[in-house]
Amino acid sequence: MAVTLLETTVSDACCAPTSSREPLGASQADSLAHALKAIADPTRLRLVSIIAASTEGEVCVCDLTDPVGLSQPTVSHHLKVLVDAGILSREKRGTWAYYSLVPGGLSSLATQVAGV
Amino acid sequence: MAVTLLETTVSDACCAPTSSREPLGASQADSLAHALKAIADPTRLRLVSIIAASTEGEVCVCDLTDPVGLSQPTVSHHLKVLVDAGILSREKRGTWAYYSLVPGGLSSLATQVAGV
DNA sequence: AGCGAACATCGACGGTTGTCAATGTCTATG
DNA sequence: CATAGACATTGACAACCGTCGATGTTCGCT
Repeated sequence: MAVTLLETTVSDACCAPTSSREPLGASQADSLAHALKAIADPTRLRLVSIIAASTEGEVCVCDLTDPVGLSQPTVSHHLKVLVDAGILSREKRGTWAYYSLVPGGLSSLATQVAGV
Repeated sequence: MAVTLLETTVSDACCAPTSSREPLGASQADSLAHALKAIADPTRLRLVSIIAASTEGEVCVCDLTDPVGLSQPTVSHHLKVLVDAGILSREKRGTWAYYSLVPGGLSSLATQVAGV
């Protein structure tokens, strides 16, 4: 799948503080909505937040199930959604899978939201 | 309902460029997710975009149905979701209803997203 | 080789969501 | 007052989503 989150597309690096110029097309709206749906969920927001707040910058699944109070398959499912959206990255090391933030992921999303 | 979008809550005005310090609680995640769900939809993103790109800053429903290609009740439903989320505001003038952007709405959301 | 631990995948179930047609409400106008 | 127009609300339906238990897969250890 891979959601192609970081299009930033239309190029021009101009800085419009609040609104923009022309309405975004159907395909742009689709991809942005798809990325936003990834974080428009309380559990996934908490997962991202926990990982972002960790000192190591990466957290394994076994340390995520307890804080959110959900089953391991459910947490695994949410993490997959976040990885597909380009917000998290997964690195398997031994038996464990470590999840970390993709550097520009969240801020890119935030920028697109602010730019309508 | 009213989603209470602009909490900005935890107060401290410190500026962490990318990540944050402590994971957000369940209630904060709930309200943020609720606000994000409002714009995590292609149609609603396009509606907001059209309104933001309008020169007058406000658009009536009759001028929104055609661009998105949906029925009037459906557009009305989406607009209500956006108003409840604190992103749009509604002003009825005569027979028409004019929708416009709430000034800090989108940027507040973007800020919260960037701050995990 | 065999076993256990960590994680992913599958199948299923209930709740939510986007959409429409039909109807209701209000306003301006003849 | 009656009529038409602009918008909101309702009810219904299909599609999607979050969750779980069960199972599969891979790795490390004895």
